[in-house]
Amino acid sequence: MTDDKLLTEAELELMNALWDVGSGTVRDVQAALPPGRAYTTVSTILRILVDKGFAVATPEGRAHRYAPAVTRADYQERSVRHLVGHVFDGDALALARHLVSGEVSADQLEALRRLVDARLGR
Amino acid sequence: MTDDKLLTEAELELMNALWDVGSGTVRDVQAALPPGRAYTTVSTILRILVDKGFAVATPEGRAHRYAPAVTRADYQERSVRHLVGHVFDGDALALARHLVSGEVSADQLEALRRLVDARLGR
DNA sequence: AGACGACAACTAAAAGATTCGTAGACGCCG
DNA sequence: CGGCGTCTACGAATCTTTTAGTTGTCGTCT
Repeated sequence: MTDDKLLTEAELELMNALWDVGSGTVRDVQAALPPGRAYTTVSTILRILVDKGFAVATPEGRAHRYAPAVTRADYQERSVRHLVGHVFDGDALALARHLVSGEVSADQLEALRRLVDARLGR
Repeated sequence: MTDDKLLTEAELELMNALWDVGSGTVRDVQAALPPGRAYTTVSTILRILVDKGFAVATPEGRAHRYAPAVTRADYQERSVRHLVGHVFDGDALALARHLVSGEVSADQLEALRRLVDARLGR
């Protein structure tokens, strides 16, 4: 059962903060976020993330310490799979084409070429 | 003003059908969809898509003919931008890495290599 | 002409997302 | 001890999404 559920917009922003922070309290996550979110909002979304299995909470004194339950890389993987499957109709190469024709530097293209070469066993 | 709003899940499925069909009536779009959606549901979502600017409707006899207002390629572009920006923190190369290390055939890697080389003017 | 079928528009209702406020628990400081 | 601040849990208010029923129009078939 490959879980392919994606985060909603607000949840993603919270997870990004959580990934940046590594682990922390509600207050820590809130601080790592663009200002404007109420403390309770952050707290609620964190609880939802735990609920959905994207984060874990461990009691720490009177507060909770939140940490990602899914690595950023795992979630990136999941996102790419979703994108390829639902938007690119399974054609991963088409996605690559979009990437390459987009705003990428020559350096990045070089790096990508090395990556591909390595993958091909030179 | 680069519009970077994405489609919801159900809307995306409808748009995929619409892109497949090219253009058509509600019934046509419904037929191009996995069965189970009520006619009125399809109709409603198409109206929403028109509302959001993703599709256009032109009267045709008593019915309407719906057509995409955004090409699949445009939407793919938009999706990739969103993914790179919000999930990969702007690092397009990291996305490429996920692609290359994923399930891609040697043929596809070869094709990608040629693409990159062409892009590099090599 | 009158019934039938297809269609768009409206309505609605249920589920999910988002944002906070408030209440209750608990330690801490004076 | 008793208030102060901080924390979680609950849930209200609002908005969006998703699904579909109902209504009224209009042509068509007999």
